[in-house]
Amino acid sequence: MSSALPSALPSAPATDEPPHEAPARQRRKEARPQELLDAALALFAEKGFAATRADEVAQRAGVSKGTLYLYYPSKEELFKAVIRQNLTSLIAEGQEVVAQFEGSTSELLDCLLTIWWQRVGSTSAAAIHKIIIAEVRNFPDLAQFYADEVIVPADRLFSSVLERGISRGEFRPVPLHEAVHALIAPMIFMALHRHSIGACPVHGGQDIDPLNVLKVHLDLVLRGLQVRPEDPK
Amino acid sequence: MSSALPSALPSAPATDEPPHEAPARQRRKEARPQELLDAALALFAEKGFAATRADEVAQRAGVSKGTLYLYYPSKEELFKAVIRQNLTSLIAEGQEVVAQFEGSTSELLDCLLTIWWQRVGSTSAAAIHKIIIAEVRNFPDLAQFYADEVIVPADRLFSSVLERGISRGEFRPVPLHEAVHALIAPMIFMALHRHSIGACPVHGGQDIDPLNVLKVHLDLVLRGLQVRPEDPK
Amino acid sequence: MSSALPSALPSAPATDEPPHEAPARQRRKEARPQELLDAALALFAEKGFAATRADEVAQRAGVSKGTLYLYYPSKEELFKAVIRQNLTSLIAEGQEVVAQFEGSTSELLDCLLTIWWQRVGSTSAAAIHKIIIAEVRNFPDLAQFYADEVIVPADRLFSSVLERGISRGEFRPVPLHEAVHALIAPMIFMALHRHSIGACPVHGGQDIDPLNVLKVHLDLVLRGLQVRPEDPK
Amino acid sequence: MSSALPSALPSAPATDEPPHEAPARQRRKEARPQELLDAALALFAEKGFAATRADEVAQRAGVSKGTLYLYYPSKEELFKAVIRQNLTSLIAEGQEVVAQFEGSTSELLDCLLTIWWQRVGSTSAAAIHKIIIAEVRNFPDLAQFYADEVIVPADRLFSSVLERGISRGEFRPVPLHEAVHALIAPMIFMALHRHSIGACPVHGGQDIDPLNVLKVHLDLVLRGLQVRPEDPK
DNA sequence: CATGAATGAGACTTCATTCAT
DNA sequence: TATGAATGAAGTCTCATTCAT
Repeated sequence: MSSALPSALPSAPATDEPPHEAPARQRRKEARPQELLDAALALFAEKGFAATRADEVAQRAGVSKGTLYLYYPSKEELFKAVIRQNLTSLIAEGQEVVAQFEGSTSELLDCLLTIWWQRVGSTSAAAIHKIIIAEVRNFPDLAQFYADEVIVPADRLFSSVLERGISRGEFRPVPLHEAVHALIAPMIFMALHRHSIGACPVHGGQDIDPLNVLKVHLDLVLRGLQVRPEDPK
Repeated sequence: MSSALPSALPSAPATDEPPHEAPARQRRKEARPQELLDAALALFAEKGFAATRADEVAQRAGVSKGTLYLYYPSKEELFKAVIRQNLTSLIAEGQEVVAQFEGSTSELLDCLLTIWWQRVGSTSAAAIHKIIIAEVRNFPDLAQFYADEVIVPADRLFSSVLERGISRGEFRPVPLHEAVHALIAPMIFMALHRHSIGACPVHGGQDIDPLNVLKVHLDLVLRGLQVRPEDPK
Repeated sequence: MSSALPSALPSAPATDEPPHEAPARQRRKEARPQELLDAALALFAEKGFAATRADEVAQRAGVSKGTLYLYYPSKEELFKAVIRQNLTSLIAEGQEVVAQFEGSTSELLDCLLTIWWQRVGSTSAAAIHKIIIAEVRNFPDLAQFYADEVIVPADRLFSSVLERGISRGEFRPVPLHEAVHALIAPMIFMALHRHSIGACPVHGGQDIDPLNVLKVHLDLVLRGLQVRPEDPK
Repeated sequence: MSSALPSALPSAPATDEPPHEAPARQRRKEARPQELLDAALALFAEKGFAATRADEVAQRAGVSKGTLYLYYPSKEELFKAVIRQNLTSLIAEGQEVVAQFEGSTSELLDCLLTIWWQRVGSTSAAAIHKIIIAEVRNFPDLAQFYADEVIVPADRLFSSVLERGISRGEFRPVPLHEAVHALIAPMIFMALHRHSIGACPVHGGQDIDPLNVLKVHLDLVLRGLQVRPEDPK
């Protein structure tokens, strides 16, 4: 089994708001692909890939259905473009944060996860995880793409942080990949939840606050990682 | 936001193997529902709910399309029946384990999660989580059904275990729902992974062992929960 | 164009009530065809031919679907049997009334139409007209049957009554077939109405009383038929 | 029971001839609705509503099944559009005739019924009555629609004419709705007949001439309506 | 005779994709 | 480049009919 890992930080903040305001006609042509990708992400997030209709995407982007096919030869290629645009090149930023960070490793983890939540988990980019999980098996070539572009780099990033903590004597030695998994899964899982049951009008469930979960989760895991006095050296 | 939670323990081990031997046109009213549920779970796990065609399910169960509708009035009801069979009836079993357990609460958690992995996480029943996460927004009835049948009971079960640990002085006081989330999310996330990227032939990822992840995860979280000498009383 | 005419008096009073009480097992076999035909008439009256499902008919007759096909080789044959059973041999009774009647011809017409309404128009036998009108084009051999068994005899019957009135000096001379049409159409049309719009929960229409319509209709037509003092002899 | 009433005068003569020349895949947005409505009316008239398949209609109009749904969201809406086109918009025309008419009320009735026969009764629009009578119970939406769009306005129209005759001293006072029924039923019944038995190759029936029936019918009913010298004032 | 489980053709409707303009 | 009318394959579900028991 390959390690299950998160994605990263979208450079474009990926607001939940559609554009819907038609800008000046000039340079409209250059903007088209971006507008289409934004519309597609928003709709894929809401309904998934298969259930999103091509002309909904076109309509939301303010063009006709035919125009969509002028830019992307099929709905599947559009989907791949959305993935690429939103996930590729987002790990670097995290690596930079790590490289420049000077505080304790616990603080660094807190910082990374908080940023991730603000930039991905709480935006519609988070829905990409949902889509990947749900539909990657129906689009096999996406799997390798996603592994190379997202899973492996993200795993490396968080592993390096744990190593930093261990080598500085802050953390116990733990199996890296497994610990990264435990560290990251609750975050992603919460992001998934926001785009599934959490988006449905369901009665009776316990409402929980994401930032609160983040706090409790970090508290638990950092305590679990930290070296205790009674631990054998 | 409602809490995102796990499921339960299927009594029927839910093998991944389909029957595939078509027993010719024959009356087998007793066996049919089970065969159909098995076929449905296998296909839903592979392709998701919407992408699975009703007559694929029928064919895999060795019957015609019409026969499927003799037993389940719609594809959605078929899915609900799959959920009921694989998840609902198993929460009770977990509650019994909790009621009868006599060891430490750490051991109880280890026991529950290990059983869950054996009975759900490692079987195709795990795919139900994937399907719910991916498609519940397109089938609003399912949201309430799933919340009532799975999320709420499971949350109650694990919350009661944490309370047991806290009231016996084994665990620190922690916010229950948030802690349950942190406890359970990595397990479910691993299950999701098995049915998405993990099921694709991807090269280069770090292969990890689920049971190992479970061990490390429990080690981390139990340490994080346990009362330390230096904690204020 | 052939003349459009009504049917007649069903020998079996054709109650709207289904049997539904299972009689003693003995001689059940002989009763089956009749029970099936009754059930079929009731359902065809309600929903028409195409929209009536074979197992509804069977269920209403208290047998299984297979048994229905034991007696009638197809739904279409069942339909034909229903028509035949309910229309054949129903005119004779009317002819007898005419032969024995001793009062004025106006009274005779009043009598005939009133009886018709009681025995056909107000019962589910009336629905046969609806069914014939609706579906005869999809079952071409019924057309000749209906013309021979119903239209022609009924036309003859009423024509003979008009002739009686004319020859006795009660009525003006009028074209027989056309006058019969004018005489009968409102009755049948009212019967049709009872089984279509009249059976729907529609708001805003003027509710009218069938017997009142009958009265007004007869009043109008008899006045129109009767010889007036100023008419040329 | 609601009153059973007629329809109205189609401005488009609604020929029975289909186009049948398929003009190849070509954009003809303007003409399409009319072509589809014509095809639908012709097929509905022949086979009824339920028995007409959507792609038959499309094929007859020279387009693909999908195109039909581009213009009408369901078969039922298509039928409503047929009704609207052929009946609804024509009551107004009748009202105008009434408003502007200057002769006797007997002549006015003669005029209205003659026009109705020319514009509806003798065209395929007449089949709409057959369809409504036969199938309205299976499509409850249609009942209210038809009552609102056709029955109520037509009843109002003819009632107003009778009132005119009564208030001008030409007609006896009669119950309006019942008299309207008696006035109209033979016309509609003749129209129904043309699309059921009358459309079948039947031997031996008395062939009658619709216009002759109309004449005799009017003669009878107008005599019945007219005030006689001996009537009490 | 009787049953009712099973079948499978066929209905309506949707939607990704094409292409004439 | 942009449009949107048109296509037709594919999906869910129904129901007349069959047949092993």
